[in-house]
Amino acid sequence: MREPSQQEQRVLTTIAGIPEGFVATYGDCSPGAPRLAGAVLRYTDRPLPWWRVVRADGSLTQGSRQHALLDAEGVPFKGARVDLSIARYFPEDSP
DNA sequence: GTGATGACGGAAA
DNA sequence: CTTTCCGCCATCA
Repeated sequence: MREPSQQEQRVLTTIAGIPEGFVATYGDCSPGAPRLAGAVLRYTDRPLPWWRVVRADGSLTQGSRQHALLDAEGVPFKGARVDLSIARYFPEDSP
C-alpha cells in the first residue's frame, strides 16, 4: 500500500470525522484540489462515510443511494440538494 | 514515459 | 437561472 500524501491524509481524516447528520464538500476535504477528494473516495479501500461528501452547491454525486443514506441520518434537503446552510460540517475543529 | 479521465470548484458569459 | 472553460492531482490506458 502506498503511503498517503499529506493532502490525501487530510481527505481521509476529514471524511472520517464528519459527524452523522452533517456533510462536507469536496473542496473542504481537499482545498485547491477537489478532484483529489473524488479520486480518494473512488480508489480507497478504507471504510469511509462517502455519502457525507457532496458538491460545493449541495448537489449529490451518487444519486439515489447517497440521498437515501443522508435522508436516513436526518440531513436536511432543499429539493435535490443538501441544505448546506444547516448541515454543513466545518473540518477546522477536527484534528 | 505521455496522454486521457474523473465521486470537483469557481469564475465568466 | 444555465452553459462553458480552466485548474487541480491521483489513477488508468
